[in-house]
Parts: sequence; C-alpha cells; structure tokens
Amino acid sequence: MAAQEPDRANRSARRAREGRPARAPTIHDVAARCAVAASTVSRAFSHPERVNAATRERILATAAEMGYRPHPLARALPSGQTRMLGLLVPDITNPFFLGLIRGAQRAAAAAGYTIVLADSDECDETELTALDRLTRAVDGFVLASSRLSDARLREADSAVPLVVVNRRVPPVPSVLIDSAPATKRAVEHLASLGHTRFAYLSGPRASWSDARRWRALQSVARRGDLDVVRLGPLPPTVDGGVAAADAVLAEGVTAVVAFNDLLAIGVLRRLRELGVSVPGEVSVLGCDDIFGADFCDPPLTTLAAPIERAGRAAVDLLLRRLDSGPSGGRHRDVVLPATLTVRDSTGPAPVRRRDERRNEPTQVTATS
Amino acid sequence: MAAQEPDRANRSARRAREGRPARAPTIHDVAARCAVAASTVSRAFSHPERVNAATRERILATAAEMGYRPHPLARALPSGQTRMLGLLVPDITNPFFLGLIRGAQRAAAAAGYTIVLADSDECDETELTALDRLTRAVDGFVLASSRLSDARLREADSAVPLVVVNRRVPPVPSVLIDSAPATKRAVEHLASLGHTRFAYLSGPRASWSDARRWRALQSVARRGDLDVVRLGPLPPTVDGGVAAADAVLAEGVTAVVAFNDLLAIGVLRRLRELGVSVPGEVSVLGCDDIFGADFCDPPLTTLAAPIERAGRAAVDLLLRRLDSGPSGGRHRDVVLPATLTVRDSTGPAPVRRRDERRNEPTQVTATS
DNA sequence: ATGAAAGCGCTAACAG
DNA sequence: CTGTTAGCGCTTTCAT
Repeated sequence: MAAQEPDRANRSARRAREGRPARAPTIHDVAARCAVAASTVSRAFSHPERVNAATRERILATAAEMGYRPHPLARALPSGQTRMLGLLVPDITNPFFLGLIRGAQRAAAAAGYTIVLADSDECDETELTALDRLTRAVDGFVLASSRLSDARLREADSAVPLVVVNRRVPPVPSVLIDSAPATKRAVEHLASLGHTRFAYLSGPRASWSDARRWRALQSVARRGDLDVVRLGPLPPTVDGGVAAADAVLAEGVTAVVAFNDLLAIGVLRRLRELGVSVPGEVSVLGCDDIFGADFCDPPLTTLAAPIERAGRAAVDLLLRRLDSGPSGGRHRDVVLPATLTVRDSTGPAPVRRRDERRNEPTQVTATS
Repeated sequence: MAAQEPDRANRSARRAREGRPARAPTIHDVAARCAVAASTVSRAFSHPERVNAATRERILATAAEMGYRPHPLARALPSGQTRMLGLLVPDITNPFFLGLIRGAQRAAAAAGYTIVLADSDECDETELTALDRLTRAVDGFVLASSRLSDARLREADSAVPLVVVNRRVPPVPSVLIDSAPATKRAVEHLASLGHTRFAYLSGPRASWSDARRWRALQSVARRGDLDVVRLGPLPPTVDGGVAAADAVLAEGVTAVVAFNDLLAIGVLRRLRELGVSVPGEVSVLGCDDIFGADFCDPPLTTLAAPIERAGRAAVDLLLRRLDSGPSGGRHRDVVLPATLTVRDSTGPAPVRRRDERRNEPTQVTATS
C-alpha cells in the first residue's frame, strides 16, 4: 500500500497477487493527480477543444508522465467506434492478396485505423464465421474476392458497413479491377502472334473476376474468329496450374490464358518438366502481375492489376463511408483498369498444326 | 415502437433516428425473452456447465433465433481477455512474412483467436507506436524480426506477453530459425564446388538473423581457409539486391551468399541484365526459400526456413504462455533449423582468376 | 469550462 | 443452479 491513490489500493493489491507489476493507469488515476473530474480527462483526449488550454496541457503532461494510454476497447464500448477494420481474404498465402493487404494496411494506418486480418480459406462457411465473429469488433469490413452469395453480402452489409473488392453487388460499394479491356488487348496480342486456338484456365467457381474475364475472352474471341476452350474450375494456385498443364496440352492449343499468375506459373513449371518450350510451343498468359511474375522463367506476360492501389482504395472507400453517416456515400464504385504487360512467356504460334501435337504421346520426363 | 421489449423502446427509437435498422440484441434482450437473469445468459455462453441443461438449451435456442451474438469488446472489458493476438512484422510486402502470417493466422484461428496485423515499415519508431496502440487491445504479441532494442523488448514484455521470432532476448520466449548449421553446409557446398572467395550481402543492421548468419559464415570460412567479404547493410528487398550486384562483381568473388532470397533474386536479375551467367560465372545463394525461390531463373539454391511452422509455433507459444498464468511457461525457446536446398543458382567456380574479371569494364547492357 | 451521473454489453463475485 | 450487485475504462448528456 505504497504510493497509490487510496481508493485504488485494494485493486492494485489484487493486481500484485495476480503477478503483473502494476495496473495500467486509467483516466481516474490521471484525474486524481490533476484534481479534476475523470470526464475532463476524457475530454482532454477526445475533444481537446472543449477543455481549457491550461488544464488540458496539465492533464496531457501528467498523463504522459504517468504513462497513461487510452484503452481502445473501453473507448469503443460507449462510442461504438473501434477504429478497427476487418479485412477478409480467401487465402493469405496467395501473393495477390499480399499487395492488397499492404495497400489496405497502409491506408488504414494513415487514418489511425488498425487492420484485423482473416483468412476464409476459400470457403464460404469459414468466411461467414469470420465475418460473424468480427462484426462487432470492427467498424467495417473489406471483403476481398468474397465467396459469399450476393444475398448474404447484402445481408451482412446491413449489419456492418462493407466494401467488396473484385465483386459487384449493389448497393455495396466495390473496388473493381477491370481486366476486360486488358483481356481484349491480350487476345489481340495473341492473335497478332498467329494464335488461333487457345485455352482459358478458370479459377474458383464463385469468382466474379473469373466469370467476367471468361465473358470478355469469349466475346473477343468470337469477333476475331478464334477458338477458346475453358478448362476448370481450378484452385487458383501453383499446384492447380501444374495439374492443369497436361489438360492444356491435350487440348492441342498454342496458347493458354490463366485466371491468375499462380496458375500460369504452375503451368510454366509443368511445361518445363515436360520439356515443352514456352513460348516456343505454347504461349502462357497470366493475370495480376504478382510478386514473382517478373522473375519466373520465362518472365510472365500478364494482365497487371493495380493491387496495392485497390487495397488502398477499398479502405479509403470504407472510411469515407464510415464518416459520412450510415447511409452516406453509398455505392460509389471505383474501378481500376488492369494493363497488359508483355514479357517473355508469349511468342509467335508454332508453325506445325495442332493435330500433329495432339496425337503425340505425352512424354513425362519427371525432373524434380 | 413495435415488437420490442418495453424498457428498450426508447433506445431503439434513437437507433432508428440514427439510420441503422435495429440495435443488435444483447444479453438482456435474450434474458427478458427467456425470463431469466442476464447473468444466466452470460453463463450459458461463457460457462455452459454452470447452467442447468434445460435452461441452457432454451437460452441458446432463443439467442440463436434472435440472432444474438456476444459482443467481443464488451466481453473483453470485464474479463481482460480480448482473444486477439497482435502480429508485428517489419514489412508485409516481404514474402517471407507471408508464410509467417499464414502460420500464425492458422494457429490463432484454430484456438479461436484473431490476428491483428501491423506493419512496422522496417522502422523502430513505427513499431513502437503500433505496439503502443495495440497493447491494450490484444492479449499478446508476436513480434517478428523486431527492430527494437533488447531493453525496449523486455520493457514491452512486462506490459503484455510477447513472443519474438528471429530474435533472442531472454526472458522473452522466442522462435528461432537457426540457419547456422545450414550456413555451414552451404559454405561446404560452395567450397566443394571450388569457390574460395565469396561475398556476404548483409541485411538490416538491427537484424538478429543477419548477425548470426554472418558470424556462422565467418567462422566456417576461417576454418576452411576461405575469403569472405561482407557487403551492406542492405535493405532486404529485390531492389536492394539489384543495387548490390555491381558491388559484388567489383569484389571479384565467384559466389554470393545473400541475407535473404529477395536480395538474391535482385542479384540474379541484375546479373542477367549485365549478361553475367549464373552459376557459370557467379554462384548465388539465398536464404528462406520464399515463394518464388523455386521458379525464378535460375531456381535459387537457398537455406530453406520452415517459415509457416515458425508462425504457428510462435502463436502456440504465446497461447501456452497466456493460459499458463502471468509467469508460467516462460522462456521455452523453440528453435527450428533451416536446411540447405540446392537448386540451380550454384555451380562450379569458374576457372579464370578473379584479377582478370576485376579489371574488366563493367558493361551495363540496360535491358528493361 | 467542468463535474456528476448514467450507461456501453458483458463478467464475476456473492448470496440465496 | 440462478438472481443481485458491482464494476471493466471510457464517453456523454445534463447541470452548474
């Protein structure tokens, strides 16, 4: 019972018994030391302008000296503001989301917000659970490549402000990376290289981007009198690409467009194993321009997405929505265009006819 | 003022004015509906065994029906448990941390905990700020590759339970990826290929792993009568490696060991630009085996670190520490060994002497 | 400009 | 087993 406010002595005794050095100072401790009411200390931090300058300085100084820190959770309860933002991604491991996370985290930090990250494991149930568990703990969510149905998303949005990325489900505001124009250019690129028949490796069934890209691909192909086959759906991973490569070969196409770079890299890897030259025999085109796309072998031609900007935009949108009141700033989608980045994985179509290749035995030269 | 508990009507009226549909049901709403006390509802969720089975079922059912969800923050205040864990990394963008984040998140989710992610931007001040801001909001922290001083870490640890990764600062529990044995093997590997003089590209000055690796390298080199020069410190990024490549060449070494794969990949890239063959003229060795190390060109020989396991271990350690009381389970370090993974970026040392190379003009063939 | 008092939603003794 | 009563640390009317 040494130097401690008398009315707090018992508590700090309990603390001591529990093992930790000393209870962190609260608003009351500061108030006592300054001989003001707790509410004044509170104001000094939350509404500095509503407090006499002199008292404010005195309070702030003592607080600093005592090592007082506002308790964010205690603050969140009455105010209803947690200053935390939930970020849900299907797979943290996917480097695509790495850029997104980074952008989001940067934007959030800049605004004094904290990011709570959760991984839905590409599974709608897990996503729902995470959403549920976090709903009360955050001021809003950024849902990236959500696997949830439109209905569920709308429902969730009515419980807590949402921003979706790579998804369009009005009236929920969204950040879209539009790869349609770039897809068009990619097909033109392929066509100009003499490719007439190619495959599309599709991603997760519930992916909005996948559906959109496939549609773009089809419509462009039709106009250009090209042949596209769709393979999949595939898990959007390197392994998914490895597994799909043989099917690609079996289709006898001269070019593949993959749902994402991971898939494309997987294809690249398997093709090398099989001794199939890229782009000599098959051209490969990815999407996203993730970390690694520029230094894989060969460097990947891809539809570069402004991922980090998307993350930043999503958080900005959410923040704007948060402080514009419950219904303000609704449904102002931001769409960011992807751009075709040509590297070395695409090249002129081989001269021999596909029928020849189709009948060749698939020679597997297991290397690794 | 429709179907609502009478004593809550005024509140829901306020709610309505504020715009959101309806206040989320609380423990009291459920209690009223079930004609029990609020504390019983609380127990039904927190200590189910202390409640009569029948009542419990009834409560749980009504709660579910009403869409009641415990408010994590409100729950955290009296209990002092937030079920959140802070994860601080120097740079989210660095794929090394990707694996760590993933492992941590998986382990946390499995235990019903949530990960709060923060990025310190390779800066000790930012790290401290993040630590400060989050301290009250989480039950504990995992600090990965912290840039903070030992003293600061110990201090922080006394305020909130910590686990450090890639750092050793007793009595704070740590998860260490020990690359020393693998480093030894790497040098032997290099020596057996005829390399006698090589460079070490060091990472951030405050990095524990860097210091440790350098020491291991030196001691092994000394015993083998090899020459090692240390270059750096360098930012542990691809760009850092790009920038360092010329210095490596200027040193006239036949092999480079990099602090991490990012640096190594940067070196690879620059070397290709310069038309220097890897491993023909220079062998390159990375560390970590991050995403991309196996598909870059050439695939990187590296000291593979069990990153994801490290993340998992860190959270497990933290969790164990949390529920073993304030002082229990202290200082049980986990050390995970890295392993040498030989791929194609290392090969026999070139035959010509380094003096010849040293005097050649550095031919820059800017490609990209 | 400041103080007093009433919560925010939930947990945790303590009685019964 | 369940109800009552205090808070957790902070914000926010409402007075003064």
